[in-house]
Amino acid sequence: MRLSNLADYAVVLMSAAARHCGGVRTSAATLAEETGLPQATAHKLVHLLVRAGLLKSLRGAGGGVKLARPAAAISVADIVEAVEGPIALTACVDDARHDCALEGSCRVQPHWGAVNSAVRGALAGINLASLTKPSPHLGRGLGEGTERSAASVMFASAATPPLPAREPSRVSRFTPRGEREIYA
Amino acid sequence: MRLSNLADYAVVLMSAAARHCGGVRTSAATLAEETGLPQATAHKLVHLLVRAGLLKSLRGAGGGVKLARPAAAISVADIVEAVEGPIALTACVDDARHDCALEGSCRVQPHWGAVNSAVRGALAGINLASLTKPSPHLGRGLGEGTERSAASVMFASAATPPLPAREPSRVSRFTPRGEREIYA
DNA sequence: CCCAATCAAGACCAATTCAGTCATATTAAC
DNA sequence: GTTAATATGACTGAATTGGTCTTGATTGGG
Repeated sequence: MRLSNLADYAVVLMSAAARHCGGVRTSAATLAEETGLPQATAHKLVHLLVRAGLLKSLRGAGGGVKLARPAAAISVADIVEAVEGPIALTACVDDARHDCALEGSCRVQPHWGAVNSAVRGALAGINLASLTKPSPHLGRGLGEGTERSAASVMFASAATPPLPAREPSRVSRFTPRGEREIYA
Repeated sequence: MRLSNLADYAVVLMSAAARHCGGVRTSAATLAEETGLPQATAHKLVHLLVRAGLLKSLRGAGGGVKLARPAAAISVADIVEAVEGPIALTACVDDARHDCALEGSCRVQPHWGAVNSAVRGALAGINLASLTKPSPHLGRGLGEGTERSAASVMFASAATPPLPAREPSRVSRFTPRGEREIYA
């Protein structure tokens, strides 16, 4: 239930691109600098985002990238899907791959579609424009830029007993090889 | 943005357990049989679910497991967290690990909390009881068992251009070693 | 009182996926 | 025509995941 690091970075990157007000052209290198991401990673992300139609790129000297659409028309779901592929919580929801061994006998399968839509909808209800704003109410609200306001509708922290020793331990780390500065 | 296979299976398993109306005791082996999961995997899942307080187990001959709470009081979010740990889309949302390299300079970070809550809320709004029902409206509705009805509120399939060659290719397969029957 | 059946718990191994780097092709300016 | 800057694609190493196997604990029956 965690986003891949690249998807996370992609959102940060797009947010930086959106901050270059409107369709002003920037370079991948500039975005890398602004976000603190390694150049190579930024390039890779830009490539994925271009291919998904979220960014427009121009090659050659003096080239660069810019938002393909207004920031308000780009949702977090769009960005995540550009990097990770279609949002599909389970194999049976994914249009491409219906290869779950339980397929057919599984009695939960008909429900997964709705669950998936709920999650996707939560992500689709948040657009880039609202992410660009300085700091909403310190990690709360965020409802006032989105037309759907998914985040503010639902909270529901159902009773969850603390797990004694479960920690996935996924770390985001750059420069795994040497101690080269992230960006000198 | 995909659930781990184990989390998926856990939901199926819990759903099967819930179908043993109320607090009737079943064995892990029976649940494995009913769901089509390998016995070892079912045991592993039961262990995780017991530790999370979602199932109650009794050891020894004639022992078994049963739901710790009524099915209506167990949400999909509970099950997912039992298997995968706390739902945290990004490292900066996770209470345990604030080890993102961008921490501090990242301008999106204050927003992730809300995004995360939206996703978690979507999952918390769906309980086991509603998953046990035969087949709601064929993968749609599902709103009439949940008090919050998260799924029916949001759909929003925003414009997403088709990706030419991206496919995560995650397959769920049992018995990777031989062609032993799942359960003879 | 002993034995056997049942189940839980933990360790271990293999495969997939992810993240990052390197090398190449393309384009525009000089 | 040359150079420089950029996008694009392939490749490699590492970490997590998923699954199986082995061991240990507990209870009921003989």
